[in-house]
Amino acid sequence: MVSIKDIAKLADVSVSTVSRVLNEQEHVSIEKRTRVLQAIKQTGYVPNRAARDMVSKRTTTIGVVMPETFNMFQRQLFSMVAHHLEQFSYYTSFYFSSTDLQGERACLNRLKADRLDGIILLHEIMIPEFQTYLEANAIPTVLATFSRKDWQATSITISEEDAALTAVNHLISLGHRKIGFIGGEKYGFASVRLEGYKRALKDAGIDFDEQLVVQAQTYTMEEGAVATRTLIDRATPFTALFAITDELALGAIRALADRGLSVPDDVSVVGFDDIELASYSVPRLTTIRQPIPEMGQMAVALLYSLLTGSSRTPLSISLPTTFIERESTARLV
Amino acid sequence: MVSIKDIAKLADVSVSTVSRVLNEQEHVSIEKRTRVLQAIKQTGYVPNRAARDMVSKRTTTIGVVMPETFNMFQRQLFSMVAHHLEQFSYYTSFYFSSTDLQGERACLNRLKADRLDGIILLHEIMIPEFQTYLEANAIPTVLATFSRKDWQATSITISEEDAALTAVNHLISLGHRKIGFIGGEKYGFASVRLEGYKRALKDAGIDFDEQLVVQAQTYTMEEGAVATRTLIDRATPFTALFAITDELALGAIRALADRGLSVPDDVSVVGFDDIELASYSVPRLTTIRQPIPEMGQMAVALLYSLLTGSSRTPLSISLPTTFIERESTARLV
DNA sequence: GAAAATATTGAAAACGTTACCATACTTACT
DNA sequence: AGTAAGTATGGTAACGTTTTCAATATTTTC
Repeated sequence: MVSIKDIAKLADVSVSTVSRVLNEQEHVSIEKRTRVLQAIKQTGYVPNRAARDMVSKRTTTIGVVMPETFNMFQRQLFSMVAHHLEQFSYYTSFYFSSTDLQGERACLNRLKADRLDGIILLHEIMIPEFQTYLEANAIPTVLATFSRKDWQATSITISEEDAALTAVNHLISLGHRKIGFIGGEKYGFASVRLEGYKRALKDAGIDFDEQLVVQAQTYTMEEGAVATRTLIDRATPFTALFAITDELALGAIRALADRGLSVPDDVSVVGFDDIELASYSVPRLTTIRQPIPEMGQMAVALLYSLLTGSSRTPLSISLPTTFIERESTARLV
Repeated sequence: MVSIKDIAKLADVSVSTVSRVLNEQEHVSIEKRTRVLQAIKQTGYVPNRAARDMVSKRTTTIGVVMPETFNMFQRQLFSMVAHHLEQFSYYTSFYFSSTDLQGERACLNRLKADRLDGIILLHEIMIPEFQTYLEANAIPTVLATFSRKDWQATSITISEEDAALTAVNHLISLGHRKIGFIGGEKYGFASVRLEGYKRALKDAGIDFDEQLVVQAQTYTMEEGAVATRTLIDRATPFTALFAITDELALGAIRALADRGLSVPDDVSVVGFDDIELASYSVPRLTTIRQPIPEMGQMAVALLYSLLTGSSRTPLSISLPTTFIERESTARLV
């Protein structure tokens, strides 16, 4: 494997000069620069990143932490993030943290070993060591899609509760009063969206019914189908469903169809996220659009301002969502 | 940031001893080992990966190369690969190579800089430098989902042509004779699946009609819908469609529905891959299942045998596919 | 035309680890 | 008792870069 010394020898210059050419610094004569460039081209030399990182004390790499079982929304968001990081010529490293504590700890250790310049967290983390480490080492961090009261970090969120409220209000405005809720974990955005659901019901004078709420384990279509079957089997009648992710909603539509219930004729369904699939499903899904491109762009822009030190105080930015009416909801007849 | 020297000082031993504890080597007294472990725990020390990689001449990291716009099949495959690499305690680094040559070159350079121990390619690459680099440096490589005549590398594939043949034969057996084909690029698996389509027609004595073939740019639902509209607008009648990926098929179903055509009553559709969504769509998709878990497992197992030197000769392994009949195909009435 | 400033260059230190070698001490076997 | 073989330990070189410093060469300025 060819090293900087080989290039220096080949171009008959010192390693310092090669290094200067490599890092596009000044103070290199045109003659020597061309010789070095020629040697590099000839050998196909690329500097060893490990060596470079070690001595320069920076990795030009940003860690993006995602759940191992990321859904379409997270997948699209990370695409945007990766794309924008490249614009700022940063490398992107992905870290998948599984849902158990042990997996999260493993993720943190890999992350520590890599001495990253910055971190973007795309999902809530559970172990406190994570936050401790980032704060203790003053590593620029952006929390995307969530925030924490006990963490004074730059974050980018949406107004989850209001968005959920809008979704449920739409169903209510169509005449629905028995509205099922397909949710998830008791913390994080799932719980906040449930609050929005409750508030919409309360505002409309509809009693909250525990029997109409079902919690999914993960945000997959399969779980959405399972949850919907559970709901149907409870025999508490409902004419509409609000699912907290599009995948859950799509799974719900599948399960309803299996029981001979048509969407939106028999049951109206509204999702959340507006993943690509939402506009291609049959029927097309009524949903809340999260501004994925803007979220990705903002997350990177904010991180960049932290990295360059142009901004020191952590900012909390909330982006607007949009209600998208498609074909999965209809007026109650 | 705490280093191995700090730990050595704190535990009152030499750095050599700390290194031995870190790498779980022998020749360390229980007494000193506990002192070192205690110091590590106390400081939260994690060895610097860059330093470790540089001197040890190995990174314990495998690069997984994926297209930037990976589809669900590739997403599921990479999940399996990442999971199995972890089992063998290798790190996984993802490299996204865009479809243009420049993007691929950038991908290669990052990969070179990282001095990976091995590579798994999840999609065909275009620039020859890639292969040159891997071969010149004898980097253990596994080609997953494709192979190359001019590349004597370990590969794991399916019999693309036979699988496509099976899919089209199914349509023919249902009485269809005017079968549309939604394909893609002129190289790689897209072209091979087209061959399977042609062979099936030929075997059944059906003339190949160029008007029934349409090429998508990417394998997304959107492209599937676009392609289908093109096909309909050509006014060459068809009663069935074979799409070379499930996403294309799902997009096709959407476009057909938009034109008032019902699946499978008016048109039968069969896809390829059997992504999760295929069993949740309305209607459920008839498709060819690729053995994703086995492919991921085999890819990693083969790479491991290359890494440990237990196998030197490149193996080409072909895995069987399964035809899955669901609801998107019906007998021609 | 001399002094000052600036550009070009290379030598050597440093980064944080592991690998290798040397030494001191045990233990085991003739 | 004396040698061989092993265990525990530390010192130091090495890895491939960038950074810093010092030395020269060239240009600018008055």
